[in-house]
Amino acid sequence: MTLDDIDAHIVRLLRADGRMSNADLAEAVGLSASACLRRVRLLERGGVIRGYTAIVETPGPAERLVVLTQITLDRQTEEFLNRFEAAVRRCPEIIDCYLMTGLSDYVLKIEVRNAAEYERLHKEVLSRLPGVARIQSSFAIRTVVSGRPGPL
Amino acid sequence: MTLDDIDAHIVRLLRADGRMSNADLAEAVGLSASACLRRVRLLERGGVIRGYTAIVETPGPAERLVVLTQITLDRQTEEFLNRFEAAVRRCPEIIDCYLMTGLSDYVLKIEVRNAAEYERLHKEVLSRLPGVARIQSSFAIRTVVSGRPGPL
DNA sequence: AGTGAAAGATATCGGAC
DNA sequence: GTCCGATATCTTTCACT
Repeated sequence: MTLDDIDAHIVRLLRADGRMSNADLAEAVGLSASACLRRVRLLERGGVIRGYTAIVETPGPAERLVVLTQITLDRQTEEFLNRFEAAVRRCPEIIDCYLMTGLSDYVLKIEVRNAAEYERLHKEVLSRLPGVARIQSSFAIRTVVSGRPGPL
Repeated sequence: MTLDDIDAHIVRLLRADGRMSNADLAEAVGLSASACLRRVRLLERGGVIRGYTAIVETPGPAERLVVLTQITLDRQTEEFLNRFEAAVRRCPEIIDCYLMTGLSDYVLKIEVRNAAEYERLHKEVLSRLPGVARIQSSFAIRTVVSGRPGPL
């Protein structure tokens, strides 16, 4: 999908304020409300805008444990990668997952409520993934910043 | 600020859909629209809900480079930590920053447009931080999942 | 691609219970 | 906390360019 300048402007504004009204948005980008809304819907249906969310300081009533997990694969066929990544996408505790340079290493950022939940995740999900050679977990003592939107 | 069950429910729903209408929200949590809106405003003004944002696949027109950077400190006085973290908060390219178990290691997730921008960030920000002993950067080849909201 | 009008839905207030 | 009413604003569709 290709974005023109107006689309980029819309995306920028909606990243800055996801609850901006379509009317304000239209005025800011110099379109009529209907034309603007059509673009927003296309961006949503085209997968550029995946959704909207509230930015919350304490995501739940309970504490969160952040675990950074490095997973090394010993098999790297496309089928294994696809199955691995499909499983990752199905696991909501996995916040981020990146395929890193170097070897076939994935780095995962995982959020769970407590150590027991991580143990469950480790046993029932991570260790059962196909082609996994090694799993190495590091725990966060403290969150300095998290999930920021990045530069606008 | 203390959240009761209804507040937690509101937060959960607004994290799942930041553009949910107040009428739907009120119905879902079992309150009248006015009572619900009052709670939402209190959550916003009390800093629990910091804002709303669109979840975007390609935040800008350009590609993004994701770098995971591990920073080892050689001094760990509170003053150094505070100065380090204040600098981190001032840098919008830093998406996540965690203090990890083990040594005085911070892990940063950084998003930049290209390698040149990372080099600039490395030179002008990271390497100038106080008390830094070592900086180790790993680059992401591919993003499997990123910035998901976590389990609801 | 864009505009503009019209209908229905929503937000947001004030006040009463 | 609830409900109700009033008003302004917004969303959404439709017809048209």
